[in-house]
Amino acid sequence: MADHEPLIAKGKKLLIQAALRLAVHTRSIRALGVRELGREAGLNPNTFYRHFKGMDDLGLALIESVVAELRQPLRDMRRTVAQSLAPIHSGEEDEFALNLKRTRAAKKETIKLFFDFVEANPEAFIIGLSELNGSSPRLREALREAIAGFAADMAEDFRLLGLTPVLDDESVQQVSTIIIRNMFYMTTEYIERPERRAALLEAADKLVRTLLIGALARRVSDPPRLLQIVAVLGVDAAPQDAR
Amino acid sequence: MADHEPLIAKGKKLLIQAALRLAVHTRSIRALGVRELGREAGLNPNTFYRHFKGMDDLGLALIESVVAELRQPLRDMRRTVAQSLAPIHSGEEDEFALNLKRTRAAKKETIKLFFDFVEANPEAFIIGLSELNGSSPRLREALREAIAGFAADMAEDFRLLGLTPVLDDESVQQVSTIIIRNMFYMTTEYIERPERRAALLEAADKLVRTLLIGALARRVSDPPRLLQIVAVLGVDAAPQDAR
DNA sequence: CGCTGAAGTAGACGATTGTCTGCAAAAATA
DNA sequence: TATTTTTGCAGACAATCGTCTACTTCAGCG
Repeated sequence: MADHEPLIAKGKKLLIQAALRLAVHTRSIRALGVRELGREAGLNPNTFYRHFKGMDDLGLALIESVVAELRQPLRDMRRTVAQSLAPIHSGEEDEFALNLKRTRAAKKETIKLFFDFVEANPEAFIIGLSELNGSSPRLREALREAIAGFAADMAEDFRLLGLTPVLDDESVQQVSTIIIRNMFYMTTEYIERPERRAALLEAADKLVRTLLIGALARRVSDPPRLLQIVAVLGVDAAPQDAR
Repeated sequence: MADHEPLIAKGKKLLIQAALRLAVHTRSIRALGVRELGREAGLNPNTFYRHFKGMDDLGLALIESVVAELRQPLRDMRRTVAQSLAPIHSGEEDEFALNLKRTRAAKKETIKLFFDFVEANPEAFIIGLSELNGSSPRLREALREAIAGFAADMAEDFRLLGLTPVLDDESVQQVSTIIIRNMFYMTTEYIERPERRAALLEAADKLVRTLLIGALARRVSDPPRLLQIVAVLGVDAAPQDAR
């Protein structure tokens, strides 16, 4: 039986990569030409039809490939952050306060790493964002599902950080969705306007803190704990040294 | 002197409206064909060149036209809401609590009216969103400016609702930007999936409340006031009757 | 009335497009 | 090694595209 296909057929991969390069400029996969694509891939135009039924088909393959390439690194990235945060445990603080501080620490680092990742893979985000409101319903749907998947990952992280008991699952899910969605929206500007990157990082950070405070505050009734939340998440120290 | 031009030359308007109809399906103004456009407008293909230098040019005109058509109604809408809210003033409450309640009341109504407006002008939002990450840098820029304008309007409203003293201008601006951005991105789903509309309205409402709580809480230090904020904005009564 | 400039029409140019059929090379399978 | 399937190339089809030049219609204004 045809067991181990060595991956995707060589030409198929070449075409997908060519599409990735070209669609950055056209901002539409559907608008790519079969010959244009073949030219860029160094292949005969008609080879396209050996692998894909149409541009939508290629688009789905491209999305699938990119998502597979992105999701795992992003997971690893956050896991690394979580581990590096474990040894914070210091003394007799109550558990919730500890979790708050871990969340605060994880947040900032995760955001930075995420945008580093964006900087390293700009095409994926540019194309993803255009296709999210692009001409093909199937691609739009696929993108939405992919983003929902990222949001689910982030929700899982929040639970692992210990926010779950005070924040119900539904709220965690909603907050994660909002954060992921807005981070994605920011990527275009982050890529295209390097001079605004610092401001964007700060805006993302502020958004996350504001959302978390708002979501947590709604679920907490006693004043001292409320003050604690605001105190920990309310103001982030300037990015310089700790003192 | 050539004083009152009767508006835009007839053919120009026809072409813009034709583009509005066609671009809803292609989700790209640039991808429109000159002949296709002429056909839809009932004009000769070449008439296009009498009014526009290229598709980008038409796109800018289209955006300008649509924005002019949208911004004023949206302003009026919010002004109406604000006025209908004035007589709330009841007795000896402190001013801040009053403003909080007015904000809460305005929020819900504004959101509903906004999405009613989306439902009535779906093409404008569909095209705007696609072109926001579309192929033309000039159109992207124009759209971003337009959205920033809407956000500025909303920030102005927040100030008028009396949130300014406790919330600094910068935060108001940022919160407004986030809200507007997310509402715009929700419009596609609102248009395409009628069965999800109720859920989207609730999600929008929750987003606004969460953001406001988070932003306000960060600027308030005394516990009773904090509790007040959460109490007023934290949970919205079910949409049924008041009791 | 006659003029002038704008708006719209007609036809044609070369270039590019998607898709089809047929054939050659290459890889996998037996 | 022989055979079968996959992968790639070549050529041709009609259709569409953007853009140009030249001509007609029309509105406004003296």
